[in-house]
Amino acid sequence: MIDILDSNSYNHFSKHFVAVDCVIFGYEEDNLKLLLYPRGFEPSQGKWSLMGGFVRDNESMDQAARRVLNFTVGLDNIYLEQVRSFSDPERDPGGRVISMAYFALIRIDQYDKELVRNHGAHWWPITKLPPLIFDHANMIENALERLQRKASLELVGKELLPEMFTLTQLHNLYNAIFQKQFDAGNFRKKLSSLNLLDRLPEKDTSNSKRGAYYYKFKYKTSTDNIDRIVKL
Amino acid sequence: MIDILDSNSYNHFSKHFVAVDCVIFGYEEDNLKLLLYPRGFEPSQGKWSLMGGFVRDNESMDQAARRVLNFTVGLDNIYLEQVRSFSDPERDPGGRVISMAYFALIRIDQYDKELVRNHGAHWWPITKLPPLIFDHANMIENALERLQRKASLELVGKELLPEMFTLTQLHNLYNAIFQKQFDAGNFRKKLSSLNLLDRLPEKDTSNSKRGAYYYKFKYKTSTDNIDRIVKL
DNA sequence: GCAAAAGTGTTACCGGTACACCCATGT
DNA sequence: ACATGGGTGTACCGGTAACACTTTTGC
Repeated sequence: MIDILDSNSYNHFSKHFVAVDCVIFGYEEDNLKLLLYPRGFEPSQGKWSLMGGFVRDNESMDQAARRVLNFTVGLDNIYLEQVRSFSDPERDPGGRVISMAYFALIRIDQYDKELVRNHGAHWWPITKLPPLIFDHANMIENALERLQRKASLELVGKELLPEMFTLTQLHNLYNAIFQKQFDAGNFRKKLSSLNLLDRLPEKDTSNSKRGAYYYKFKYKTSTDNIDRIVKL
Repeated sequence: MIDILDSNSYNHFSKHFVAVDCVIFGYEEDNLKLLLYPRGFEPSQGKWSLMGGFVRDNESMDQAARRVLNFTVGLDNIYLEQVRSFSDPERDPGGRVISMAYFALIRIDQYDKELVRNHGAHWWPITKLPPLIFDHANMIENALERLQRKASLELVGKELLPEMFTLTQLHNLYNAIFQKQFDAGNFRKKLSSLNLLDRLPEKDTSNSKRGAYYYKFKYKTSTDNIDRIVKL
């Protein structure tokens, strides 16, 4: 680092508040949803916000994001990925805060509902988001792009769907993520060619008379297969 | 942010040193190269380092990276992209520094050679890098992946090659980026189908008797075409 | 029997791959 | 004439897209 060529102490450089903000994706009723929190004070009181928190001395940003998620939805072992940083000096009217956006995928049936309710949080369909504070809408936009990229390169669903699910559900999830309609027949064929799912004997009869077989993800075998799922 | 629900001042949270580190890619003599700087003092004296710097109060991280690049190679308007953050509390033995890795693409014939020389910097082929300080090798690994991803989705070269170049040069650039051999004939065909290049009347005769036509990138027209160039 | 969702089949086409081949020219 | 890098042509194969079709079952 150039700035340290003349010195072996960093003390004459500025320090900054560093935060993480989590874009929490869930999937429910054929909708991709985000978990948002109401801001309780001015400025921007009443606007909604991503869940976030400041990075502490003894933790990495990833650890901070995990801590926030655990505090927020009561879950460990959540799928989490960095999106990008947001660091405009004016982005937060309350002070100069550098923030790293993360996206998380959680099974909407699995989080701690009481904990979430206590925080006043609410699941919003990604197609109908309320006004958001600061640059949070921008963070969400970036996070969705990242989710789409991820979903195009590997099969997502394990992190968002229940343990057992139908191909129709998975199909609808992809429709929701990409906000377009994939051909149902071709999507099924693609899935079966990937050979990543196991069909169970049971059927889900809640949506049709005939019933749809339940599937679950195969126990992760061998190395990561980088399969193209759908085109971007 | 959860931590601020009880307060409208951030003052009781920790502040941190925040830095940027730049993975500077160049292309020369059929090699993808990185610009590295020698560390002049202990610990890790003699090891090589990415060029970096601390983020100041009045600038975003992107701006900090641009400032560092301008200071380093004397160029503005460099292609720059965030890679990801590195924030392990122990990553820098000199103090707790949160760093954002960036990658930059520059035309190796264009930078300020004297400025670079004055800093003691050196271009290293990406296949033969020296030992690096801290987590910089990791940053480079991540940056290369990002460059590969970028190069697979759009045609890179404008940022790395001279104004005029031959298809063979571009082919070699892709070979260098992906560290594999693409079929020459197919690569040319792909390029011509993309219709992104203009062939010039002049030829480069330095490498063959027959001579190879020079090409240049078409003046950027219409919207970004998201073309798949090569498979990952 | 009919509607509605689940699931299969058919076909055309496009793009990638491998590889053989031709071209231009300095020595 | 021939070696060398530049450049073109061809044949095959697999994935994708569009869409028609069959299956199952509750009503």
